[in-house]
Amino acid sequence: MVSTEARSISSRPSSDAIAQRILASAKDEFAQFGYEGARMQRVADRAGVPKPNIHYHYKSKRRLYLAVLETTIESWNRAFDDVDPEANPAEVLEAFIRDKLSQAQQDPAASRVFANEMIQGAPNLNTYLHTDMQAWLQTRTAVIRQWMDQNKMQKVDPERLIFLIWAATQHYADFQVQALALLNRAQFNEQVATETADFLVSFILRGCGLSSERTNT
Amino acid sequence: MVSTEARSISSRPSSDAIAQRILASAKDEFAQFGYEGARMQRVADRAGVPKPNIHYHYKSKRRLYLAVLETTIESWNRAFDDVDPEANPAEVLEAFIRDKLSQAQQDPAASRVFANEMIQGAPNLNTYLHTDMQAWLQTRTAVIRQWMDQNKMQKVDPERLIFLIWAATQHYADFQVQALALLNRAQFNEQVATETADFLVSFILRGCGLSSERTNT
DNA sequence: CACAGTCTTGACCAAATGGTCAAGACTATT
DNA sequence: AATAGTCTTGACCATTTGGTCAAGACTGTG
Repeated sequence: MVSTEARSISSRPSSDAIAQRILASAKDEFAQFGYEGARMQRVADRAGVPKPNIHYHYKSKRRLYLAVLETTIESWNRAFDDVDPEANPAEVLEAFIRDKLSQAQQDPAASRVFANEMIQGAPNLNTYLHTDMQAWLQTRTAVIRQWMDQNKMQKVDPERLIFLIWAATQHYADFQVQALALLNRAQFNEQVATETADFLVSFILRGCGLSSERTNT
Repeated sequence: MVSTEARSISSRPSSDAIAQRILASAKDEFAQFGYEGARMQRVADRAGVPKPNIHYHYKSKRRLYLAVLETTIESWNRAFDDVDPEANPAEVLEAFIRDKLSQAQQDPAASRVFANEMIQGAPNLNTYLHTDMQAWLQTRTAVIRQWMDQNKMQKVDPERLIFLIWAATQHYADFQVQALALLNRAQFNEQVATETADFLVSFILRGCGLSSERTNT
Protein backbone atom coordinates (compact mmCIF):
# COMPACT_ATOMS: atom_id res chain seq x y z
CA MET A 1 0.00 0.00 0.00
CA VAL A 2 2.47 2.57 1.18
CA SER A 3 5.00 2.82 -1.62
CA THR A 4 8.39 1.67 -0.47
CA GLU A 5 11.71 3.31 -1.17
CA ALA A 6 13.33 0.01 -2.15
CA ARG A 7 13.18 -1.15 -5.74
CA SER A 8 14.64 -4.43 -6.93
CA ILE A 9 17.00 -4.67 -9.90
CA SER A 10 14.22 -4.24 -12.39
CA SER A 11 13.45 -2.70 -15.73
CA ARG A 12 11.29 0.16 -14.48
CA PRO A 13 12.28 2.83 -11.95
CA SER A 14 9.78 3.38 -9.18
CA SER A 15 6.92 5.72 -9.88
CA ASP A 16 8.04 7.96 -7.03
CA ALA A 17 11.53 8.19 -8.45
CA ILE A 18 10.14 9.33 -11.79
CA ALA A 19 7.86 11.87 -10.11
CA GLN A 20 10.95 13.20 -8.34
CA ARG A 21 12.95 13.35 -11.55
CA ILE A 22 10.14 15.26 -13.22
CA LEU A 23 9.99 17.67 -10.29
CA ALA A 24 13.73 18.29 -10.44
CA SER A 25 13.64 18.86 -14.20
CA ALA A 26 10.68 21.18 -13.77
CA LYS A 27 12.59 23.18 -11.17
CA ASP A 28 15.43 23.74 -13.63
CA GLU A 29 13.05 24.64 -16.44
CA PHE A 30 10.99 27.08 -14.37
CA ALA A 31 14.18 28.53 -12.88
CA GLN A 32 15.53 29.34 -16.31
CA PHE A 33 12.40 30.45 -18.14
CA GLY A 34 9.82 31.40 -15.53
CA TYR A 35 6.29 30.01 -15.45
CA GLU A 36 5.04 31.33 -18.78
CA GLY A 37 8.29 30.66 -20.56
CA ALA A 38 8.62 27.09 -19.34
CA ARG A 39 7.70 24.36 -21.84
CA MET A 40 6.26 21.04 -20.78
CA GLN A 41 8.05 19.31 -23.64
CA ARG A 42 11.41 20.59 -22.38
CA VAL A 43 10.61 19.39 -18.87
CA ALA A 44 9.85 15.97 -20.36
CA ASP A 45 13.09 15.98 -22.34
CA ARG A 46 15.14 17.02 -19.31
CA ALA A 47 13.56 14.25 -17.26
CA GLY A 48 13.88 11.72 -20.08
CA VAL A 49 10.21 10.75 -20.09
CA PRO A 50 7.41 11.17 -22.63
CA LYS A 51 5.29 14.24 -22.07
CA PRO A 52 2.05 12.46 -21.12
CA ASN A 53 3.88 10.87 -18.23
CA ILE A 54 4.24 14.28 -16.64
CA HIS A 55 0.49 14.72 -16.78
CA TYR A 56 0.00 11.43 -15.05
CA HIS A 57 2.05 12.59 -12.06
CA TYR A 58 1.02 16.25 -12.13
CA LYS A 59 -2.40 17.30 -13.32
CA SER A 60 -1.32 20.42 -15.16
CA LYS A 61 1.56 22.82 -15.82
CA ARG A 62 0.22 25.01 -13.04
CA ARG A 63 0.10 22.15 -10.53
CA LEU A 64 3.61 21.13 -11.47
CA TYR A 65 4.77 24.69 -10.94
CA LEU A 66 3.04 24.89 -7.56
CA ALA A 67 4.73 21.64 -6.54
CA VAL A 68 8.09 23.14 -7.50
CA LEU A 69 7.32 26.34 -5.60
CA GLU A 70 6.39 24.33 -2.52
CA THR A 71 9.62 22.36 -2.38
CA THR A 72 11.51 25.58 -3.00
CA ILE A 73 9.81 27.37 -0.13
CA GLU A 74 10.35 24.46 2.19
CA SER A 75 14.11 24.60 1.84
CA TRP A 76 14.04 28.37 1.90
CA ASN A 77 14.79 29.52 5.39
CA ARG A 78 15.99 26.42 7.14
CA ALA A 79 18.79 28.56 8.54
CA PHE A 80 18.37 31.25 11.16
CA ASP A 81 15.38 29.18 12.15
CA ASP A 82 15.81 28.75 15.86
CA VAL A 83 17.73 31.67 17.22
CA ASP A 84 18.66 31.99 20.85
CA PRO A 85 18.49 35.69 21.83
CA GLU A 86 21.28 34.95 24.30
CA ALA A 87 23.56 33.74 21.54
CA ASN A 88 26.33 35.84 20.07
CA PRO A 89 24.90 38.07 17.28
CA ALA A 90 28.08 37.85 15.26
CA GLU A 91 28.04 34.07 15.30
CA VAL A 92 24.35 33.81 14.46
CA LEU A 93 24.58 36.28 11.59
CA GLU A 94 27.72 34.64 10.25
CA ALA A 95 26.05 31.24 10.27
CA PHE A 96 23.01 32.70 8.52
CA ILE A 97 25.06 34.36 5.79
CA ARG A 98 27.19 31.28 5.18
CA ASP A 99 24.19 29.01 5.05
CA LYS A 100 22.32 31.26 2.63
CA LEU A 101 25.31 31.47 0.33
CA SER A 102 25.85 27.74 0.53
CA GLN A 103 22.25 27.22 -0.57
CA ALA A 104 22.76 29.66 -3.42
CA GLN A 105 25.76 27.67 -4.57
CA GLN A 106 24.32 24.20 -4.14
CA ASP A 107 20.84 24.85 -5.49
CA PRO A 108 20.83 28.00 -7.60
CA ALA A 109 17.72 26.79 -9.42
CA ALA A 110 15.64 27.10 -6.25
CA SER A 111 16.76 30.67 -5.82
CA ARG A 112 15.94 31.44 -9.44
CA VAL A 113 12.47 29.94 -9.26
CA PHE A 114 11.77 32.17 -6.30
CA ALA A 115 13.30 35.19 -8.04
CA ASN A 116 11.14 34.64 -11.13
CA GLU A 117 8.02 34.40 -8.99
CA MET A 118 8.89 37.68 -7.25
CA ILE A 119 9.80 39.53 -10.45
CA GLN A 120 6.54 38.36 -11.89
CA GLY A 121 4.74 39.92 -8.93
CA ALA A 122 4.33 36.84 -6.71
CA PRO A 123 0.97 35.82 -8.20
CA ASN A 124 1.19 32.47 -6.41
CA LEU A 125 2.97 33.52 -3.22
CA ASN A 126 1.16 36.68 -2.23
CA THR A 127 -0.57 34.99 0.66
CA TYR A 128 2.66 33.34 1.75
CA LEU A 129 4.43 36.70 1.77
CA HIS A 130 1.79 38.23 4.01
CA THR A 131 1.47 35.28 6.39
CA ASP A 132 4.23 32.71 6.92
CA MET A 133 7.10 34.77 5.57
CA GLN A 134 5.92 37.86 7.40
CA ALA A 135 5.77 35.83 10.61
CA TRP A 136 9.18 34.28 10.03
CA LEU A 137 10.69 37.71 9.49
CA GLN A 138 9.03 39.17 12.57
CA THR A 139 10.48 36.64 14.96
CA ARG A 140 13.99 37.20 13.58
CA THR A 141 13.77 40.97 13.61
CA ALA A 142 12.47 40.76 17.19
CA VAL A 143 15.68 39.02 18.21
CA ILE A 144 17.80 41.51 16.30
CA ARG A 145 15.96 44.40 17.94
CA GLN A 146 16.64 42.82 21.31
CA TRP A 147 20.34 42.64 20.49
CA MET A 148 20.31 46.29 19.51
CA ASP A 149 18.49 47.29 22.69
CA GLN A 150 21.17 45.51 24.67
CA ASN A 151 23.82 47.42 22.70
CA LYS A 152 25.18 44.16 21.39
CA MET A 153 25.20 45.60 17.89
CA GLN A 154 24.75 48.74 15.84
CA LYS A 155 21.19 50.05 15.56
CA VAL A 156 20.00 49.45 12.02
CA ASP A 157 16.65 48.67 10.41
CA PRO A 158 16.39 44.91 11.04
CA GLU A 159 14.03 44.20 8.14
CA ARG A 160 16.30 45.91 5.68
CA LEU A 161 19.31 44.14 7.16
CA ILE A 162 17.69 40.81 6.37
CA PHE A 163 16.78 42.04 2.88
CA LEU A 164 20.40 43.00 2.30
CA ILE A 165 21.63 39.59 3.36
CA TRP A 166 19.06 37.89 1.13
CA ALA A 167 19.92 40.10 -1.81
CA ALA A 168 23.67 39.85 -1.40
CA THR A 169 23.67 36.05 -1.12
CA GLN A 170 20.99 35.22 -3.69
CA HIS A 171 22.80 37.49 -6.12
CA TYR A 172 25.41 34.75 -6.54
CA ALA A 173 22.71 32.30 -7.60
CA ASP A 174 20.50 34.53 -9.74
CA PHE A 175 23.29 36.55 -11.35
CA GLN A 176 25.83 33.75 -11.40
CA VAL A 177 26.82 34.31 -15.04
CA GLN A 178 27.45 37.95 -14.36
CA ALA A 179 29.47 37.37 -11.21
CA LEU A 180 31.58 34.68 -12.85
CA ALA A 181 32.17 36.76 -15.96
CA LEU A 182 33.25 39.80 -13.99
CA LEU A 183 35.40 37.78 -11.57
CA ASN A 184 36.99 35.95 -14.50
CA ARG A 185 36.07 32.57 -13.12
CA ALA A 186 34.79 29.57 -15.02
CA GLN A 187 32.52 28.15 -12.34
CA PHE A 188 31.11 28.93 -8.94
CA ASN A 189 33.19 26.36 -7.09
CA GLU A 190 34.06 25.87 -3.45
CA GLN A 191 36.91 28.37 -3.60
CA VAL A 192 34.87 31.22 -5.06
CA ALA A 193 32.11 30.41 -2.59
CA THR A 194 34.50 30.62 0.35
CA GLU A 195 36.04 33.89 -0.81
CA THR A 196 32.57 35.31 -1.28
CA ALA A 197 31.31 34.07 2.08
CA ASP A 198 34.35 35.54 3.84
CA PHE A 199 33.81 38.89 2.16
CA LEU A 200 30.11 38.98 2.94
CA VAL A 201 30.54 37.92 6.55
CA SER A 202 33.24 40.45 7.35
CA PHE A 203 31.57 43.25 5.42
CA ILE A 204 28.10 42.74 6.85
CA LEU A 205 29.34 42.19 10.41
CA ARG A 206 31.25 45.45 10.15
CA GLY A 207 28.08 47.09 8.94
CA CYS A 208 26.41 45.73 12.06
CA GLY A 209 29.18 47.08 14.27
CA LEU A 210 30.33 43.54 14.96
CA SER A 211 33.78 43.54 13.37
CA SER A 212 35.86 40.75 14.83
CA GLU A 213 38.72 42.72 13.34
CA ARG A 214 41.50 40.41 12.68
CA THR A 215 41.83 43.16 10.06
CA ASN A 216 43.59 41.84 6.99
CA THR A 217 47.01 43.17 5.90
CA MET B 1 13.74 63.38 -44.26
CA VAL B 2 14.90 63.47 -40.71
CA SER B 3 11.80 62.75 -38.70
CA THR B 4 10.84 65.75 -36.63
CA GLU B 5 9.68 65.75 -33.04
CA ALA B 6 6.82 68.13 -33.77
CA ARG B 7 3.47 66.73 -34.85
CA SER B 8 0.52 68.94 -35.71
CA ILE B 9 -2.92 68.45 -34.14
CA SER B 10 -3.70 65.47 -36.26
CA SER B 11 -5.44 62.13 -36.18
CA ARG B 12 -2.37 59.91 -36.18
CA PRO B 13 0.50 60.02 -33.69
CA SER B 14 3.96 60.12 -35.22
CA SER B 15 5.47 56.83 -36.26
CA ASP B 16 8.36 57.43 -33.88
CA ALA B 17 5.97 57.97 -31.00
CA ILE B 18 4.30 54.64 -31.70
CA ALA B 19 7.63 52.87 -31.99
CA GLN B 20 8.50 54.33 -28.59
CA ARG B 21 5.21 53.25 -27.07
CA ILE B 22 5.73 49.74 -28.38
CA LEU B 23 9.24 49.70 -26.94
CA ALA B 24 7.99 50.82 -23.54
CA SER B 25 5.21 48.22 -23.53
CA ALA B 26 7.68 45.58 -24.59
CA LYS B 27 9.97 46.52 -21.72
CA ASP B 28 7.16 45.96 -19.24
CA GLU B 29 6.15 42.69 -20.84
CA PHE B 30 9.69 41.27 -21.01
CA ALA B 31 10.34 42.52 -17.48
CA GLN B 32 7.39 40.58 -16.14
CA PHE B 33 7.57 37.39 -18.17
CA GLY B 34 11.08 37.12 -19.57
CA TYR B 35 11.86 36.57 -23.23
CA GLU B 36 10.19 33.20 -23.71
CA GLY B 37 7.21 34.08 -21.56
CA ALA B 38 6.52 37.39 -23.27
CA ARG B 39 3.60 37.43 -25.74
CA MET B 40 3.56 39.70 -28.75
CA GLN B 41 -0.21 40.06 -28.46
CA ARG B 42 0.13 41.37 -24.91
CA VAL B 43 2.77 43.86 -26.01
CA ALA B 44 0.33 45.03 -28.68
CA ASP B 45 -2.50 45.32 -26.17
CA ARG B 46 -0.33 47.23 -23.69
CA ALA B 47 0.70 49.64 -26.44
CA GLY B 48 -2.82 49.90 -27.83
CA VAL B 49 -1.88 48.95 -31.38
CA PRO B 50 -2.72 45.95 -33.57
CA LYS B 51 -0.12 43.22 -33.51
CA PRO B 52 1.07 43.57 -37.11
CA ASN B 53 2.05 47.15 -36.36
CA ILE B 54 4.73 45.87 -34.00
CA HIS B 55 6.20 43.84 -36.81
CA TYR B 56 6.36 46.89 -38.98
CA HIS B 57 8.54 48.70 -36.44
CA TYR B 58 10.49 45.68 -35.18
CA LYS B 59 11.26 42.78 -37.47
CA SER B 60 10.71 40.03 -34.91
CA LYS B 61 10.16 39.27 -31.26
CA ARG B 62 13.90 38.75 -30.90
CA ARG B 63 14.72 42.14 -32.47
CA LEU B 64 12.18 43.84 -30.25
CA TYR B 65 13.77 42.19 -27.22
CA LEU B 66 17.25 43.23 -28.29
CA ALA B 67 16.02 46.80 -28.70
CA VAL B 68 14.64 46.69 -25.17
CA LEU B 69 17.88 45.23 -23.84
CA GLU B 70 19.86 47.97 -25.55
CA THR B 71 17.90 50.83 -24.02
CA THR B 72 18.11 49.08 -20.66
CA ILE B 73 21.87 48.73 -20.83
CA GLU B 74 22.27 52.33 -21.92
CA SER B 75 20.65 53.69 -18.79
CA TRP B 76 22.39 51.10 -16.67
CA ASN B 77 25.46 52.62 -15.16
CA ARG B 78 25.09 56.29 -15.82
CA ALA B 79 26.13 56.85 -12.22
CA PHE B 80 29.61 56.28 -10.86
CA ASP B 81 30.62 56.99 -14.41
CA ASP B 82 33.32 59.58 -14.06
CA VAL B 83 34.94 59.17 -10.70
CA ASP B 84 37.73 61.44 -9.52
CA PRO B 85 40.21 59.38 -7.48
CA GLU B 86 40.86 62.54 -5.46
CA ALA B 87 37.20 62.77 -4.47
CA ASN B 88 35.89 61.69 -1.10
CA PRO B 89 35.13 57.92 -1.18
CA ALA B 90 32.17 58.31 1.15
CA GLU B 91 30.58 60.93 -1.05
CA VAL B 92 31.17 59.03 -4.25
CA LEU B 93 29.82 55.76 -2.86
CA GLU B 94 26.82 57.50 -1.32
CA ALA B 95 25.97 59.13 -4.64
CA PHE B 96 26.34 55.79 -6.41
CA ILE B 97 24.06 53.98 -3.98
CA ARG B 98 21.40 56.69 -4.05
CA ASP B 99 21.44 56.87 -7.81
CA LYS B 100 21.16 53.10 -8.21
CA LEU B 101 18.24 52.95 -5.82
CA SER B 102 16.56 55.88 -7.49
CA GLN B 103 16.80 54.04 -10.80
CA ALA B 104 15.34 50.94 -9.19
CA GLN B 105 12.40 52.96 -7.95
CA GLN B 106 11.77 54.99 -11.09
CA ASP B 107 12.27 52.23 -13.64
CA PRO B 108 11.93 48.82 -12.00
CA ALA B 109 11.08 47.27 -15.35
CA ALA B 110 14.57 47.97 -16.64
CA SER B 111 16.07 46.23 -13.65
CA ARG B 112 13.77 43.25 -14.13
CA VAL B 113 14.56 42.88 -17.81
CA PHE B 114 18.21 42.72 -16.89
CA ALA B 115 17.54 40.30 -14.03
CA ASN B 116 15.59 37.98 -16.33
CA GLU B 117 18.40 38.01 -18.86
CA MET B 118 20.93 37.11 -16.16
CA ILE B 119 18.79 34.39 -14.57
CA GLN B 120 18.32 32.94 -18.01
CA GLY B 121 22.10 32.77 -18.39
CA ALA B 122 22.72 36.00 -20.32
CA PRO B 123 22.32 34.38 -23.77
CA ASN B 124 22.23 37.83 -25.37
CA LEU B 125 24.62 39.70 -23.11
CA ASN B 126 27.51 37.30 -22.70
CA THR B 127 29.78 39.38 -24.88
CA TYR B 128 28.72 42.55 -23.11
CA LEU B 129 29.56 41.01 -19.75
CA HIS B 130 33.05 40.09 -20.89
CA THR B 131 33.82 43.36 -22.65
CA ASP B 132 32.07 46.65 -21.85
CA MET B 133 30.80 45.72 -18.41
CA GLN B 134 34.11 44.10 -17.48
CA ALA B 135 35.89 47.27 -18.55
CA TRP B 136 33.44 49.49 -16.69
CA LEU B 137 33.96 47.49 -13.52
CA GLN B 138 37.74 47.52 -13.83
CA THR B 139 38.04 51.28 -13.94
CA ARG B 140 35.80 51.63 -10.84
CA THR B 141 37.59 48.95 -8.86
CA ALA B 142 40.89 50.58 -9.80
CA VAL B 143 39.76 53.78 -8.10
CA ILE B 144 38.51 51.87 -5.07
CA ARG B 145 41.80 50.02 -4.82
CA GLN B 146 43.61 53.35 -4.95
CA TRP B 147 41.48 54.62 -2.06
CA MET B 148 42.28 51.50 -0.07
CA ASP B 149 46.01 51.85 -0.77
CA GLN B 150 45.82 55.40 0.54
CA ASN B 151 44.07 54.10 3.67
CA LYS B 152 41.04 56.19 2.83
CA MET B 153 38.81 53.20 3.41
CA GLN B 154 38.69 49.63 4.71
CA LYS B 155 40.36 47.03 2.54
CA VAL B 156 37.66 44.88 0.96
CA ASP B 157 37.26 43.03 -2.31
CA PRO B 158 36.24 45.89 -4.63
CA GLU B 159 34.44 43.69 -7.18
CA ARG B 160 32.31 42.08 -4.50
CA LEU B 161 31.63 45.47 -2.96
CA ILE B 162 30.13 46.61 -6.24
CA PHE B 163 28.17 43.36 -6.52
CA LEU B 164 26.75 43.94 -3.05
CA ILE B 165 25.66 47.46 -3.94
CA TRP B 166 24.06 46.23 -7.15
CA ALA B 167 22.29 43.38 -5.40
CA ALA B 168 21.11 45.45 -2.45
CA THR B 169 19.68 48.23 -4.61
CA GLN B 170 18.22 46.16 -7.45
CA HIS B 171 16.55 44.00 -4.83
CA TYR B 172 14.03 46.78 -4.31
CA ALA B 173 13.11 46.70 -7.98
CA ASP B 174 13.18 42.96 -8.65
CA PHE B 175 11.69 41.85 -5.32
CA GLN B 176 9.47 44.87 -4.87
CA VAL B 177 6.37 42.83 -3.98
CA GLN B 178 8.28 40.97 -1.33
CA ALA B 179 9.84 44.07 0.20
CA LEU B 180 6.53 45.92 0.26
CA ALA B 181 4.66 42.96 1.73
CA LEU B 182 7.21 42.47 4.49
CA LEU B 183 7.49 46.18 5.24
CA ASN B 184 3.70 46.46 5.29
CA ARG B 185 3.69 49.20 2.69
CA ALA B 186 1.31 49.62 -0.20
CA GLN B 187 3.74 51.14 -2.68
CA PHE B 188 7.38 51.94 -3.16
CA ASN B 189 6.97 55.70 -2.80
CA GLU B 190 9.41 58.50 -2.12
CA GLN B 191 9.31 57.92 1.63
CA VAL B 192 10.14 54.22 1.49
CA ALA B 193 12.83 54.99 -1.05
CA THR B 194 14.42 57.58 1.23
CA GLU B 195 14.34 55.31 4.28
CA THR B 196 15.87 52.55 2.23
CA ALA B 197 18.54 54.79 0.73
CA ASP B 198 19.49 56.11 4.16
CA PHE B 199 19.79 52.59 5.52
CA LEU B 200 21.86 51.36 2.61
CA VAL B 201 24.18 54.35 2.61
CA SER B 202 24.94 54.24 6.31
CA PHE B 203 25.21 50.46 6.41
CA ILE B 204 27.46 50.12 3.39
CA LEU B 205 29.65 53.08 4.31
CA ARG B 206 30.14 51.53 7.74
CA GLY B 207 31.07 48.30 6.00
CA CYS B 208 33.65 50.29 4.08
CA GLY B 209 34.99 51.84 7.28
CA LEU B 210 33.58 55.19 6.22
CA SER B 211 30.97 55.78 8.91
CA SER B 212 30.14 59.46 9.13
CA GLU B 213 28.62 58.51 12.49
CA ARG B 214 26.03 60.95 13.34
CA THR B 215 24.91 57.71 15.02
CA ASN B 216 21.16 57.58 15.41
CA THR B 217 19.44 57.57 18.82
C1' DC C 1 -0.40 -17.78 -13.92
C1' DA C 2 -4.36 -14.97 -14.14
C1' DC C 3 -6.16 -10.87 -12.73
C1' DA C 4 -6.60 -6.03 -11.07
C1' DG C 5 -4.47 -1.93 -10.28
C1' DT C 6 -0.82 1.11 -11.34
C1' DC C 7 1.99 3.30 -14.51
C1' DT C 8 3.68 4.43 -19.30
C1' DT C 9 3.25 6.15 -23.96
C1' DG C 10 2.26 6.97 -29.21
C1' DA C 11 -1.14 9.36 -31.54
C1' DC C 12 -3.97 13.02 -31.42
C1' DC C 13 -6.60 17.74 -30.55
C1' DA C 14 -8.19 22.52 -29.89
C1' DA C 15 -6.21 26.73 -28.90
C1' DA C 16 -2.61 29.95 -28.89
C1' DT C 17 1.75 31.50 -30.83
C1' DG C 18 5.02 34.36 -33.84
C1' DG C 19 4.76 35.97 -38.09
C1' DT C 20 2.88 37.38 -43.06
C1' DC C 21 0.43 39.85 -46.58
C1' DA C 22 -2.13 42.74 -49.33
C1' DA C 23 -5.46 46.25 -49.05
C1' DG C 24 -6.21 50.49 -47.24
C1' DA C 25 -5.31 55.07 -44.63
C1' DC C 26 -2.59 58.89 -43.92
C1' DT C 27 1.10 62.50 -45.08
C1' DA C 28 4.14 65.44 -47.55
C1' DT C 29 5.37 67.12 -52.07
C1' DT C 30 4.42 68.89 -56.40
C1' DA D 1 -5.78 67.19 -56.41
C1' DA D 2 -2.88 63.62 -58.11
C1' DT D 3 0.88 60.91 -56.71
C1' DA D 4 4.46 58.45 -54.23
C1' DG D 5 6.01 56.97 -49.96
C1' DT D 6 5.14 55.85 -45.31
C1' DC D 7 2.47 53.71 -41.95
C1' DT D 8 -1.59 50.91 -40.27
C1' DT D 9 -4.49 46.85 -39.99
C1' DG D 10 -8.02 42.80 -40.68
C1' DA D 11 -7.63 38.36 -42.27
C1' DC D 12 -4.82 34.66 -42.51
C1' DC D 13 -1.05 30.79 -41.92
C1' DA D 14 2.24 27.21 -40.28
C1' DT D 15 3.90 25.72 -36.04
C1' DT D 16 3.92 25.04 -31.26
C1' DT D 17 1.50 24.90 -27.07
C1' DG D 18 -0.78 22.50 -22.91
C1' DG D 19 -3.48 18.79 -22.52
C1' DT D 20 -6.21 14.15 -23.62
C1' DC D 21 -7.08 9.37 -24.50
C1' DA D 22 -7.08 4.67 -25.10
C1' DA D 23 -4.08 0.95 -25.78
C1' DG D 24 -0.49 -1.30 -23.80
C1' DA D 25 3.32 -2.56 -20.24
C1' DC D 26 4.55 -3.62 -15.77
C1' DT D 27 3.79 -5.01 -10.82
C1' DG D 28 2.17 -7.19 -6.68
C1' DT D 29 -1.37 -10.41 -4.96
C1' DG D 30 -4.32 -14.58 -4.85
